[in-house]
Amino acid sequence: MSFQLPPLTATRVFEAVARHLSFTKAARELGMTQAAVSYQIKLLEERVGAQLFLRHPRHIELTEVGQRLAPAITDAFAIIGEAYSAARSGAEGVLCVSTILTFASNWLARRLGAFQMAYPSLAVRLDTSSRLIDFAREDVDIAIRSGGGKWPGTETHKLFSADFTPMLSPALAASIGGVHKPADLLRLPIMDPGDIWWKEWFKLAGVDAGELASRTASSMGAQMYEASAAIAGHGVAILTRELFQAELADGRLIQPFDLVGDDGHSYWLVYPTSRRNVPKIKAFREWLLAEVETSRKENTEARRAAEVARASG
Amino acid sequence: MSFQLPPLTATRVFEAVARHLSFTKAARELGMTQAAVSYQIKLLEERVGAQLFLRHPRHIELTEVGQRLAPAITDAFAIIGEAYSAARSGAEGVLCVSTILTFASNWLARRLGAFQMAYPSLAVRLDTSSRLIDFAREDVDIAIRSGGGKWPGTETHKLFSADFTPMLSPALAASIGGVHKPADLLRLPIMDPGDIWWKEWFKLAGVDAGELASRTASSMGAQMYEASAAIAGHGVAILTRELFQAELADGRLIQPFDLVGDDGHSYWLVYPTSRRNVPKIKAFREWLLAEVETSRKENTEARRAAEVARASG
DNA sequence: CATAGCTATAAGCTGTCTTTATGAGTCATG
DNA sequence: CATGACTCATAAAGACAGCTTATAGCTATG
Repeated sequence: MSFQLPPLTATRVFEAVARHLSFTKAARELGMTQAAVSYQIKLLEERVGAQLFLRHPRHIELTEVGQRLAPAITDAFAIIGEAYSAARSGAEGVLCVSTILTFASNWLARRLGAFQMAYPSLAVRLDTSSRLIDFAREDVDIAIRSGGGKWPGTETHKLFSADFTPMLSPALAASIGGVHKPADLLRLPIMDPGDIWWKEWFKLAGVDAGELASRTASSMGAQMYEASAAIAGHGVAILTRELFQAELADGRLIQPFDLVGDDGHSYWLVYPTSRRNVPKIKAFREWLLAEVETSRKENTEARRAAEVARASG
Repeated sequence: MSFQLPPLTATRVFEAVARHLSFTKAARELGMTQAAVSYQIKLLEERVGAQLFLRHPRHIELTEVGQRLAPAITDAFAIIGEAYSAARSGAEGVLCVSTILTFASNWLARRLGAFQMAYPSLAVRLDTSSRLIDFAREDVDIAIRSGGGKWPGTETHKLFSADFTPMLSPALAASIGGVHKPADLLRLPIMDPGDIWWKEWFKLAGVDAGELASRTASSMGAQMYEASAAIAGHGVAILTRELFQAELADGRLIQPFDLVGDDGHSYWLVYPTSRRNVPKIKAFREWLLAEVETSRKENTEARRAAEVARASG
């Protein structure tokens, strides 16, 4: 099809002129000068090989050829215009968030309702893949990742530190008469003992935990599984506080020590720099950052209260 | 409508890429490099605010937004393409010729049948206006004009000289015992005596025709009316030979003298330079020029024969 | 008549788009 | 595995389309 269409710029100009039947008005609509319009029409007429307008002193008129052409061209541009706005608004209605499983289940799920209340026209599609997602390859608008916070071509906002501290069920702690010092933990089953976080934390605690094998990375993304086991009393897990705020608050888990490790990694909100101004992305970003801020304050509050309680109790 | 459509160049590129699902192939189709395609797509994606293609290692894929967009865009371009070719071929089917009345009736009409036999798909619309036509203002493809042969922006081909010589009916000549020398004409009614052609011709003949008033221009275009009167025997007309070949041949008119005036004006085929390659114009031009050539040869032949007949008779 | 309103044209500049050249990633293959 | 073939991305530089400015010409209108 369409072997060498006439220049589209000129076609666009023709469409406007045909509607207005005036070079001057068309120029105004298109935001260019009358001379430019004249130039384009002349160009198109030479290309088509036929006069498109008859020039009369104070007005112009479509030639037969022009009359045949104009309605179709106008239609075509209308279709293009509609297609773009439909595509845009269609896409505007669905926000696809790729997130780490634990973050989704232990942090986002609880709060997402509020976002949907605030933006009823926006449907959120959660994609909980553990892979690092690549915006160039997947149909994703925004993502939550953990890591160092530097990815090329992306805008990032820190949500909270991926810190880590041991947690366990009150019952398990009671089974050995309470956990009083870090070394006590070694008397209990350690969930995922190969996680580098354990090694780091024990080092921080000044405890020799040489027997623990250690991998180079942490299994952050899968904290949820270890957490479930810990809640069931099967062992001690090393978890990120922010993600288990609820469990700590209602006592399903306890955090025996204030000592918290931090290897500099964090949870980040990430999206392509080029899309920073897309409304739905902006909306989600602003909501999420505000939500993080609120949560941070609440937790600070809660910890202070807990501390006071411990001190006085 | 269409407040700032995304750039059409990019849209065009998008259309091709969406069809091929390949930047490289689209580039080939569009006659540009793969880099240019990549650039345009990136541009469009930023403009739309959404990824349009997912980049996989050896192939690409439309995103949701892209899928919504592609069919409409393809349709739109198909419409544009069809519109252009329809307009062109529609216009190709009708050739509008603007011609001087005398030329149409006394020269073209007789020969036009042959053209229509040769190009059965081309309808010819004759527009016999006496005005000088302006291609910018009238829906005319090609014209026959008389004059000096220089009009700006047009291509011209000389058809034949607008020469002039007296002609009259045999009966009228016989009424004064035959016309033997130029001065004899003055004893007969002169059709349109103010025509400058008369003055010129008598001057050429060495006859003092001082009593004839003279305008500055000739009434070339209206020769037919004078000719009709001359055929009816009402007087002597000064006419262009080429246009009355038939009348001279069948004896309705006679040309008493070989003496022919020529003020340098001619009949011309004229069309806008910019349209010189339009097929229907090319076809008509070539046919007409060939026809003129044939006619010229025939006339030369006929005159020679007449001369021989006179000499020997 | 003179003015206002329209299009045409010429010349020059600007910015878009294109090319060239290169890189980087992935799949097939011996 | 290592290599080659094929993909898209990117950077830099160049070309040229298309825009603007400025001016002229035309004609209906008051």
